[in-house]
Amino acid sequence: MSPQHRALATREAILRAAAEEFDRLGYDAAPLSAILERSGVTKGAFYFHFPSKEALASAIVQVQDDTWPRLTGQWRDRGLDPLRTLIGLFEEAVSLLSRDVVLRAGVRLAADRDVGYPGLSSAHLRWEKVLGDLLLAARDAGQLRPGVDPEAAARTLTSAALGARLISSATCRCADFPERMREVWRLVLPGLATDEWCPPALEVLAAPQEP
Amino acid sequence: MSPQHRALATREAILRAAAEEFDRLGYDAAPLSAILERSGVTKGAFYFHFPSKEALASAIVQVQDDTWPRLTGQWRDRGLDPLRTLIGLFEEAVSLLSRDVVLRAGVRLAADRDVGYPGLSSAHLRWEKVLGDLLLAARDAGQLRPGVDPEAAARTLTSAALGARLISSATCRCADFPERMREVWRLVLPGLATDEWCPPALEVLAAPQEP
DNA sequence: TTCGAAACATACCGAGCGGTCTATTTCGGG
DNA sequence: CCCGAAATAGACCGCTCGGTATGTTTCGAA
Repeated sequence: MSPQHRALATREAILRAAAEEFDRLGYDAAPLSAILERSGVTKGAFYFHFPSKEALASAIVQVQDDTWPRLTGQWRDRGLDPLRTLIGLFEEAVSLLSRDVVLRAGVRLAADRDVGYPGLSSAHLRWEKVLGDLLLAARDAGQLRPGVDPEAAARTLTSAALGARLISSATCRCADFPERMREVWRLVLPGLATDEWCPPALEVLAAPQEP
Repeated sequence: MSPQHRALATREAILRAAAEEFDRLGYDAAPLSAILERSGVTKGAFYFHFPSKEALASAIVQVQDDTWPRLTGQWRDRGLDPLRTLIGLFEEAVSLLSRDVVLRAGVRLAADRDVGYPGLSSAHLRWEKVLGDLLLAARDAGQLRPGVDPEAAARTLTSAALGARLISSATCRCADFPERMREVWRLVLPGLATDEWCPPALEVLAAPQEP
């Protein structure tokens, strides 16, 4: 009934070990040998499961590529007001990243691949778009302070999230990433939302999303 | 009077070419061969001026290490109020980075070296400290909105600056870095400073610092 | 029990890297 | 003119990397 139990276990071991190495060092700086050593798998076994190091990285990137649209859709479907949707979505994404090495590694690998530049990828443009749309909706709903530029705010929030993730990732493997992002919100929200919408929006930060 | 005119010129050419390569690709991903090709200098000539690739990187890092304390001192000595000092210092540092490839490369190299992690280095801890001190002084001067945590604000601003720099660096070689940071300030300041101090602080952003 | 495929192990290859070495040439100032 | 610093040229070394080729073990089904 389980002809590939062994195989699936080793494949998973490879993925986890690779994620941990890629998360710390990035694609180029993480030698395949380190991944093999960490996972306790030999080269032969590895190339039975994956055709190349690149394919291994792609598999990890894929996990992350699938996660964000699904998460965004879930939060849209809850029918909350734009501001609460925005903050809640952010909060859950951050929480996931802080706990899941594979997601973190996927984000970094996507960045390493898109441009040679550290930290960011085309995914950030997608995030900027998602945030921008939600902030536009929030403005139309009267949640935004007059004079606030939704697109500029989206850019700033994306930058802050990127920076916070990098710092948190390098210092404590993203353990304090959620707390750092809460600090961001507490500082930014008063300049972003009207006095009426500020407190209820901050409430979302108090309640953890996952059971 | 100029026994090493030629030597100094080639040394400078090497530094510039290296800075451009390091800025785009980072230390490891920038092969020495590309630096040599770009600078039009042969291997032999290079190793006459620098003992190693690592030493070349150190020279570039050094430029940046010397710049920041000097700049900070200059702004302290102007005797402005803490908030204006903070924003002005930030603004000029950002402006310098957006124009000087060597500075940018130095920042990236310092990051690549300190931890294997992209974008940040121990320099960011120093920036957090500088910002934190200035924000504490601003609070004591009654410039900060009550309830604002100066240290948390310093962390958030550092994150936003880091993220903005990376995005700007990857998309347009930091050309729009100053504009992005101004967007950050416009969004953050209302939640940071009192209504009384907000407008004068924003004035600093309107006036360019360098003649 | 046997057989074949799935799974694992190891030795090896070629390429690119930073760096060394040596021989030779350019060029400016005393 | 000439001497030594500055620069060129290219062969070469050791290393590590990703990837391959080949051999060996495990294990379920007939």
